[in-house]
Amino acid sequence: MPPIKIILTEDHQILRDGIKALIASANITISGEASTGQELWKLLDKDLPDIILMDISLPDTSGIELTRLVTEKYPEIKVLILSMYTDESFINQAIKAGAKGYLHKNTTREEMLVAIDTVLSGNDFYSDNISKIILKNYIEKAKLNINEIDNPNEILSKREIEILKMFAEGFINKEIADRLFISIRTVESHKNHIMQKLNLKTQVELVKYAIRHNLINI
Amino acid sequence: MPPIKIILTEDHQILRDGIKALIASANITISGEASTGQELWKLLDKDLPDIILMDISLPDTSGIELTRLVTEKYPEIKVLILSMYTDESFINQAIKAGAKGYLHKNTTREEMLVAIDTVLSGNDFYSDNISKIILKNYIEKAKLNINEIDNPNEILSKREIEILKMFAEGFINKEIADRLFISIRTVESHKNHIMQKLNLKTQVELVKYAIRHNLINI
DNA sequence: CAAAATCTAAGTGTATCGCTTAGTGGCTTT
DNA sequence: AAAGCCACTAAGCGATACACTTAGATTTTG
Repeated sequence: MPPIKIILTEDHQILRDGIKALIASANITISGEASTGQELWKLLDKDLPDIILMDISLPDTSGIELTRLVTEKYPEIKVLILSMYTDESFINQAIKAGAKGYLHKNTTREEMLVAIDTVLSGNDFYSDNISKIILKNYIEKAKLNINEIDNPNEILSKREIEILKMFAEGFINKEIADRLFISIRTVESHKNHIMQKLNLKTQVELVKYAIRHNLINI
Repeated sequence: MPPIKIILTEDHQILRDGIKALIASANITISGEASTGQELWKLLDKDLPDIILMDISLPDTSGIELTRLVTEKYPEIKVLILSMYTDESFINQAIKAGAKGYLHKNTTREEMLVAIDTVLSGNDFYSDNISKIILKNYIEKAKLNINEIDNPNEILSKREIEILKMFAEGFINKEIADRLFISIRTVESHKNHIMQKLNLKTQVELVKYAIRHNLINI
């Protein structure tokens, strides 16, 4: 089996050297090093690696943007983000950009090797602390709604929920009226009652209420 | 230190006996057993436990609903869900209902003891496999938007995004106009352009678009 | 049975929608 | 330098929706 080819994209020499010393072995070759996005593209023109270890903060392009562009052009390359940031938005953006994994910079040699194996085999890898951040956010987001004692089914009537659902799904009043065989005026009345009961002021809040309470799928 | 008082709410005798045999010790007392919601309320009338181990599927009320009611009436009691279900929606509902932790029924004695300690000390506990499910869902949800080539920042201008954000946050046209020192007509124009570009037909779709693309927090 | 809630509908003034036209300023293409 | 494109600005206009009010009919609840 040929060694795994990895490109380091990281603007700090000392970090590149450290990583190289840590993971280079008979099985793993650091086939290139880039300190900017531009340098990375030059390396990719010559030879494609199996994995790119990508820092987020680079001098020219951001690592997130680079990840997006690289995975678009070379879907076979696995990008592993190696970042000092643990903000959820970065993690989220990285996933969206096509990263196959996310490691914090306080990761260990062992974890990095596991991450490399994991993404090479086609799976995603998110280190423990990153997973914890995602988990924590999930729980907090879910809890946000705990204090909303307002269970729609208790406050709103069946008809009102029916109309709220249709409205939030995107039907306009006329369409709702036609489908339910009632007057537009009645649909308006129901919506007014709903807004009064929920103390909402705009239709935008109405849509968001429906989404928060899982009345519709977004 | 007095022993930890735990009530088992679980409709299968054999499971209750198994759990009891597993965790009862000098430190942990099973202070009561309920096979239905009704029985649980009777137990709570007599004596309050530190922890309730709660099954989701019960004959009368669902464990989720029971959790909601119990944590509302007795916030000091920690409810630990012990379920055979690993659907994300159950987990999510459990968190919303006020559960302090969620264990799968294939959990180990050790994990259950850790969970009990964790929730007693005021923290949340979600077992490894439950965490993995949440994580997997998070990543999949984040990835859903990858293939949506429509990155708002590429399609919409800065001004358009600014207005879309404000609209989706709940500002009405007049408020947006006032805040940006432009005419209400201009705000309308921008919104029209946005809807044309995104091929959206209603303002409801506009709000949902903004939410899907993380332009606003719901 | 009486009271309350729900479903239905309409009136009214204001706001927004959805479409069209249009002027100005900045940038790129030829 | 001229032409073309796009972003931002603004307005006209008919149709629709909003937000509030009143109100009758029916069903549910106490």
